[in-house]
Amino acid sequence: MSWNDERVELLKRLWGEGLSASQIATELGGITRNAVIGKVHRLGLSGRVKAAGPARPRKAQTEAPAPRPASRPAFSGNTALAQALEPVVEQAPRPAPVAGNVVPMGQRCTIMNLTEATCRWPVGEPGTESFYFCGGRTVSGLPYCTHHARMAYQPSQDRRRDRRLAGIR
DNA sequence: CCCTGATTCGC
DNA sequence: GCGAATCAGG
Repeated sequence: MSWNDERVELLKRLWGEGLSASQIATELGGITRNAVIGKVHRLGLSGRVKAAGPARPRKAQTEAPAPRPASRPAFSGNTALAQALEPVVEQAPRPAPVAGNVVPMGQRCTIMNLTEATCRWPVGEPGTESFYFCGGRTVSGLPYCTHHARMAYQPSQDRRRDRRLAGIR
């Protein structure tokens, strides 16, 4: 797989939202977390608030002497942070699989249809006819799709409105 | 052990 | 430019 514009854009977005490299990798599909990290660095948006450790020398991979002048740029974070946080605040959430409290019919799941790869975000009153699970594709080991994972694991505050609308509990 | 990102370097 | 292998750490 290659890095077309869409994939790069999605990478930037997810990275900016704080998803891990492996999660982004599985979400993009057909790619490893190493690829994601590599791309992230090449794009220059690495180092999310991390104290740059003491430049690790690293031994030769094969046997090459590799004469390096012991001098590297090494981002110290903020460049990328600014880029990631500045632009999108919460405008159009893209063609998100789940918008607000509505989940496409074809995607909805009953308890029977749930698998490891389907979002288990409950919608509606359990036991009632209208109840269903989101059914979107899950992120990495998580039980939710990206949309609902963000709701479930809200790092900061102020998101209660969304949770209510989504029909949690 | 599971995971995280960071770095190097053969391709 | 890409990403596996590796490193360093949580």
